[in-house]
Amino acid sequence: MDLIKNNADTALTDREKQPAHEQVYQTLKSQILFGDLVPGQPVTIQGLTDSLGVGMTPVREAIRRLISDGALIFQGNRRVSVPLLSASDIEQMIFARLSIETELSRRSTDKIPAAEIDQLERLDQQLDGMISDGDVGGYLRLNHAFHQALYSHADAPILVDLAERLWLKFGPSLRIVCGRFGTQSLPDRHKDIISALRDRDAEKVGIATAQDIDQGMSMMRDTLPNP
Amino acid sequence: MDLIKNNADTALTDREKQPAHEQVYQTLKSQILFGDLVPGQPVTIQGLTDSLGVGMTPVREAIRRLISDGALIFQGNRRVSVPLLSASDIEQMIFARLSIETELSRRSTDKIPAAEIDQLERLDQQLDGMISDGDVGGYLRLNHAFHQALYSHADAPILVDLAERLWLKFGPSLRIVCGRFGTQSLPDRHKDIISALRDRDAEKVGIATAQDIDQGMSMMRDTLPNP
DNA sequence: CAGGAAAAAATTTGATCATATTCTGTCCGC
DNA sequence: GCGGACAGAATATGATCAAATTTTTTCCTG
Repeated sequence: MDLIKNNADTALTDREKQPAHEQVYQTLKSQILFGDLVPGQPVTIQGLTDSLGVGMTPVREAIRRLISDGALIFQGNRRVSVPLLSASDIEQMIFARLSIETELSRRSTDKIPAAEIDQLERLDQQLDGMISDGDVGGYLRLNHAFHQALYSHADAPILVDLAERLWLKFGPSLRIVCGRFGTQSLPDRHKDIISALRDRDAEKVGIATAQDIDQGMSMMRDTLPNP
Repeated sequence: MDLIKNNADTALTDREKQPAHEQVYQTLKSQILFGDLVPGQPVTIQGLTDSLGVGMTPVREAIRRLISDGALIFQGNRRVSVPLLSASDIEQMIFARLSIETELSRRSTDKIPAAEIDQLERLDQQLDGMISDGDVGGYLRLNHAFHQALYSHADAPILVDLAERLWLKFGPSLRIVCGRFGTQSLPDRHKDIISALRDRDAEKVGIATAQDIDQGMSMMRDTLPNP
């Protein structure tokens, strides 16, 4: 619908001046990450040109990028859809996330300024609000923002990029799980992470992150149907 | 130049029937992986439309995918070029490759059939030929084929995908290193990998893979200028 | 005569291209 | 050295063609 909204990450950049294909990409990325698109749902180019009000070239480019990200899959017969995860997929992602993201959180431990730790804590408090309100979309957004903010201090853009790629893959499925279970049983080891950050104990930060990841991903593995 | 060539992976699929943007993507991917493109070199859309003989839409889509892969970078002011790696980039990739690819090789150990191990050995023999001939391009191609073939038996497409993404990033830089040092000092722990595979000793396969990776990447780190 | 399968037409969607517009970087004159 | 015009390249649109899915029609069988 509205292209200019819903990316709080790029702080002050002129959104209007962004090229259209970039805006389409960011819009779709948000919709995928935060579960506005259902797994298995087909994504059509012409549907997007209509709903987003841009030509087909920007849409095509955005879709190609998202396919490359693994956020969308090309179904052979020129159909594009949101991926459905198999048990094996989830198991692989657990391994990859544990490898990459625990390292990212360890690396952030020494470098993150105290003020940013406070910022993380505020994020986590908002996140608790979302959980008690049962706002799944808000939970997904803030959970992503929390991890992103933490990892951004690791000074490791390539690893962050790999992590982001993984998040794009399991975003839609995570939404389903949350929708099924409600927000109550959602993982939140964030308080452990924050206190370990305050202690500047990289090992403990890594362990807490691993628990957070493992908890969330295991829930996905046990909930989703195995195709 | 020639679109139909140079992908030995997709075995029998009709190459002619592939859409043009896919062919352009594969072509550029090969050129990047095997160092036909120099880091820092600008990549222009119109230059590619001329040299590949296709319209600009397929070229644009292929470029977007490759940017998403990290194989090309968008330099802000509408310029696209082959990335130049910093020391930090390489260090991150060492970590990521060690995490992902050693796991892939460990997972392959139990599953790879004996006949395929023989096939790997043949690949490695050809690779030795390339090294003694001083054929850098051939070395890069066969080295990639060797790892790809090994990992393909791990039954872990998501991890393979992450690994491929990393290879695309360091391909051009690896070419530079090889060009500077010649092929003599190139890493080849493949014989250790093969004998460990024959023993079905996953741990040893992982260690040999780690040594192979560490050797190659360390050479890159020590050779490239730090920008 | 009814039900269903196969074939054919129609519609929807994707792929490519040619063209117009906008932006960036450069070069020349002041 | 600075400012404006120019050239070149990238972005975006709409038109056109091809492919695939869906719907309709037809024909055969029970």
